[in-house]
Amino acid sequence: MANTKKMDYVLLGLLSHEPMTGYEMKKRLDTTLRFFWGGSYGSIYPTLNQLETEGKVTKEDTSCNGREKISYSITEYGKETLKEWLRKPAEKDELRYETLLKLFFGNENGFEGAKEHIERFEEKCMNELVVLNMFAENLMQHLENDTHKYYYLTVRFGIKTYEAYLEWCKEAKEQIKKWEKK
Amino acid sequence: MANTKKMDYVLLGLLSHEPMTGYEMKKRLDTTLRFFWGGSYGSIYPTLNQLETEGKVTKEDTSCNGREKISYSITEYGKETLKEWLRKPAEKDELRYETLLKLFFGNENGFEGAKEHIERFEEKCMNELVVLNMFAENLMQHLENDTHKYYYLTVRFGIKTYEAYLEWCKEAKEQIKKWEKK
DNA sequence: GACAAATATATCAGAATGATACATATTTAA
DNA sequence: TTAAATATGTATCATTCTGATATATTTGTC
Repeated sequence: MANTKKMDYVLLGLLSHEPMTGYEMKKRLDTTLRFFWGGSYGSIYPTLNQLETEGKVTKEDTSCNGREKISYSITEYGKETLKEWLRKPAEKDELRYETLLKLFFGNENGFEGAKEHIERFEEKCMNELVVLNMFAENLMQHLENDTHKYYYLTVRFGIKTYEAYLEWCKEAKEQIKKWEKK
Repeated sequence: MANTKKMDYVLLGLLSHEPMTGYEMKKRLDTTLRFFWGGSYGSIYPTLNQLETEGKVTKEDTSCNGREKISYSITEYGKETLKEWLRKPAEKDELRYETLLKLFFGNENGFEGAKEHIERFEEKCMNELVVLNMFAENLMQHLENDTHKYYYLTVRFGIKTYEAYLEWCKEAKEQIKKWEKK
């Protein structure tokens, strides 16, 4: 059945936390969820309409002064759909790292090129780690909120993996240096 | 320009190692590259035809007894295209973990559900680690081969990250246990 | 008051997925 | 020996998603 549709569950999940607009959902995907999931307007808005047709969300027009604004809320049926999906095992966990791809074919690019890719990656990881550590500190003050508990677990995942990435960067650079000397 | 096309570079990269069939390329994606990149027949075969039209690969019909078989080789022009891409910085490194998604929305599923997802993830990671460690051991014996050097670096990346994942699983399960007691 | 940035909805071409169809070759096991 | 199962191999398709862009209003800044 092709790239099995996931966006509907993502949006239902976001709406299970609180009602919001499509724009706000995109923002969440770009900030909170961005370390493990993504999404674009091209799938958000059509999916939102589909979910309304199916009775899983309700629209509420909050426009003022001609400024369009539609707030979405999850229905009981939507919550059931979400819960059902949450109970099922995850189907696919996937990494898609262009850096690794370029490194794997590195023979055509040489050691110098490989090191550049690694260093660029290293810098990106350090920046992400700063953000994630800030997230973690903030969340730790509000762990009484159940929703935040789960958020915190995913942030910890991010921190652990980016730390491992940085270790690997160091190791890989050293390894290449050794190979260069020979 | 939409989801900028990557498959052509992936196939050129594989062919830069040695000539092979489309079927063989799919196998590489499912084994060697699977820890950081994927691909399906639906993009492999059309891309291969496109690459031939552009003069970046050449086809050679190796059929025997009516059994279809097309071996592809990279051309000089194809190698240049690949090298040019390899020199450019990686555009996107992306994680897409359904497990993390289900965990993030875990409030609708409860602690028990969260633990189940983590445990399933943990088992998958342990299995992957076994495979990766075998890869690493084999590769270490053949590091005089330049291509293997780069392969080895990506395997080390996989090992480091899966080890970090396992640490996180342990930590997350303990954290949930604490929350359950309260 | 001008200008940039943020808020907000919407669409589209292009790309990739996952499945399946089809056919032959090789291995396994009864 | 031969039947079944698995591996090799090419190819296509509906569905899904991405990245970009269009459009318009509001808010903040200098």
